[in-house]
Amino acid sequence: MRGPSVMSTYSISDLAKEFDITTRTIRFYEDKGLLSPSRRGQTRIYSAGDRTKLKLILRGKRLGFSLEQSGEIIKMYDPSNNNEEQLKTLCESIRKKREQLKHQQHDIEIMMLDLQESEERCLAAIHTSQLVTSN
Amino acid sequence: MRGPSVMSTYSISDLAKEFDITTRTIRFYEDKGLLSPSRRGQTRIYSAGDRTKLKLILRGKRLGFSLEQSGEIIKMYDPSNNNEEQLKTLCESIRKKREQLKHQQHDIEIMMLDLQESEERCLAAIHTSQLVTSN
DNA sequence: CTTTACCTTTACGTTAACGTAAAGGTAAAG
DNA sequence: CTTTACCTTTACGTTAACGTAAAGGTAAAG
Repeated sequence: MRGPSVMSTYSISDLAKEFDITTRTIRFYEDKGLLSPSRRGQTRIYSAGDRTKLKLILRGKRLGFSLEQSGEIIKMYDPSNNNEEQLKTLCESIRKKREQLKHQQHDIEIMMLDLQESEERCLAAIHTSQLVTSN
Repeated sequence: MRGPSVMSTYSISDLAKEFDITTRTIRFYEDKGLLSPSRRGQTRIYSAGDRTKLKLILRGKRLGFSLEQSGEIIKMYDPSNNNEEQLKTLCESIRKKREQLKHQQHDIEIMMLDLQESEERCLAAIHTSQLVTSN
């Protein structure tokens, strides 16, 4: 049972523990159509692919994506769309998502720079307050 | 009335139009303590500083921050905390937020690379389907 | 055969972030 | 003096993303 990332199938609580979420959350994602694990009887069995999808969802969450958006991201990873029309639409949505990510990257960079300045000002203020205190 | 970004005060609808949000949203942020515009009678008057805070909130939203988190970000920008203890706490929270942003940056980079690959596969699939179609 | 540790479904509850009336005030234009 | 275009507060409604019981099934351990 050690090294869950080496196993090829997972129970719901395996994944819950690995990613520090509740089983309720995982079932909720299934309800929303983001996961569809196989079953042994009633019990859900998750494949490596399911685990990857879950990782994508959680990464999306960290980036502020809704579950619906993460669902779209997941679709972008599999080439199951055969129809050429669908392929073009998919390609377009990938392009758009990349644009959005670029924008986010830009937002983060600005915020990082701003916070760097704030940190410096804050450190300077601490320094000053220590000077004052030592008087 | 032209060039709202040059004005030094703004009405609530000025800001709503500029940032493409509703006045309700702006009042909601005030309710949550993120903005505190001055008033002429009942009517709210927003300063350049208020506008900047609003921009910070909206940028936070694009990065998936909650309003509470954006509130913390705002506090990181002003050095109004005099107490040395508070300054140190502030400095720490700035450092942590920068760490989080770094993580987000990393997530975005991976997702960008993955999507780049997906786009290429998708384009290749389109190419293939066109070859098939042309037979 | 009972405890323990999992698993299941169903269903109501909760929080964040607003949306959407309703009901009324003000100030300039025609 | 009535439109028009703003502004206000109050208050109930809505959606996403789960949390939290409740009620029950299963399988291995002691």
